[in-house]
Amino acid sequence: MTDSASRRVPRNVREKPAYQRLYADLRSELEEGRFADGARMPTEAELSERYGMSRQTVRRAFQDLVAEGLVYRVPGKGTFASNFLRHGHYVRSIGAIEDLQAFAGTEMELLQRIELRSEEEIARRLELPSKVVAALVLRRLYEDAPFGLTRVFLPPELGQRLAESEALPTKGPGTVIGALESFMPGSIAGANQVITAVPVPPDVAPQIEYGAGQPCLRAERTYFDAHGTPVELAVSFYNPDRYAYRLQMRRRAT
Amino acid sequence: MTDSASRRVPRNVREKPAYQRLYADLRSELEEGRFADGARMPTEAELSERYGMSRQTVRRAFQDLVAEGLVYRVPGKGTFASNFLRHGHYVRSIGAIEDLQAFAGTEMELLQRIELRSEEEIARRLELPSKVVAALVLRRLYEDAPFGLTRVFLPPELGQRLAESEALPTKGPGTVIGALESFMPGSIAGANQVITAVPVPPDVAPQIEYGAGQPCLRAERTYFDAHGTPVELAVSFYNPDRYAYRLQMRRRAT
DNA sequence: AAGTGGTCTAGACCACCAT
DNA sequence: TGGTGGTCTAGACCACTTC
Repeated sequence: MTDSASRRVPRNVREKPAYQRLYADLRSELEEGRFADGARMPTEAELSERYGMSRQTVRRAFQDLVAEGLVYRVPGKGTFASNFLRHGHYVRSIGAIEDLQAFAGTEMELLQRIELRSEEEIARRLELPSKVVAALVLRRLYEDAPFGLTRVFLPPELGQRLAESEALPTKGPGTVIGALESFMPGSIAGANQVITAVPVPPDVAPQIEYGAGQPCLRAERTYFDAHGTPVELAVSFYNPDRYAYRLQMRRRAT
Repeated sequence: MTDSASRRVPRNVREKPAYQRLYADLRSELEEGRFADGARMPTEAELSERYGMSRQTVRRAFQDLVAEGLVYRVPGKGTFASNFLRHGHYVRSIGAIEDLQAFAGTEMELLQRIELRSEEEIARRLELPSKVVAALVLRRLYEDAPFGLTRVFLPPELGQRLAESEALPTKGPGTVIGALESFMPGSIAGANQVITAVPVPPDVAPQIEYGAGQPCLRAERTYFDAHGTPVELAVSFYNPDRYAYRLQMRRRAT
């Protein structure tokens, strides 16, 4: 007789987990400024009751909100909104891979189609057995004005597959890693990035509509799959008048 | 009579939670390369048995490892090491506040003690009611060679407290936010950062031993407390021959 | 069919904060 | 004293992978 009432409702296939639905609801409310100015959010017990889910499920939802820095919790007191949203555009996933895939509102323009080349140093850094790498060059545009040029290097086989897939348009929204992901889902697990300032190379300057020899931002990114194998190496030059590297940081989640 | 055996062992005060102990154990093993080369890690059931804890507690430990990108999990298959550790120095908390507090191996040198100044634009950005801000200037050194200069701005009261606390040495390891945290623990919850390339300002160039007008990296950071109130504004110029901004990214945790 | 990780529950005890 | 979040358990069902 411990049954029938208070039993878990089975979840349809393709339906999101309960904690993700609660997460989404709370996130919407936060974005609407519902709990601004230090007001306390509903307690776990309250939400557990209201949504008809266990306290652990509610906690799971809060975990994600805390990890994103949208909310902070004080034992014995309650849960409060972080109010980060007030300060400029809040990116959902702070400093994460997805930010690079997004580049919201920008377009890419292929300047050099994918081709095989011999590049010893690049091949070494991609941990390839030979010197042959696949290379391509593209520009990024915002409102039709170019702000960055990127040289992309891939292992030859991957370059081959990318070329065949036609996932990369000659011009349009999207990114190389976005294209890679489209036919190899989950292939990219992480990346290293090194950013520095250099005089803009002479051949790059006109492409990003920038004065010769002026300071520009240079970003070098190496993408890895889950096994730690390099998947892509990208070197970008940005016109600093049109682009700055933005990053939001937060304290580590408890 | 549901008791006595299989009952939870109560945890002493000041003792770490069980899931954190398991997390630490697994992390050590990972750092030793125990599960390298795609070997599968122990399953939840296995660890649950071995450590005498429930499966949920084991899951909690794995959650943190996944969030750090040290490990990835495949439903139906198992848990595997990410092998990110192979690629250069792995920072524990990727792109998080703690990275800025660390600046491992570097020192700071105070060039201008804290003083009150009238700075309209800065005060506005710190959301202060008046134009008065507390300002200080410091250099960062690595192996006695200066690589960056930072101008720091604080709300006047906070500057006052910092000056009185003497938490900031004239020279030595440490950072301003580290000093702030020392007498206001948990005060800093997040930060925004904007990085761009500029010609090095004439007065800054000699301080970072860099040629006049050459490209340098400019980082502007705004720190916030949990309520979203700005706590500090820092503008840094880096000698790109001696310093590059490094960042590791990873996919969002599941 | 057996094993894996993903989700979820109902209940418990704790330390801490408010009153 | 009652409410809050933090930890933990024992057990359940699921989808998916492997055999």
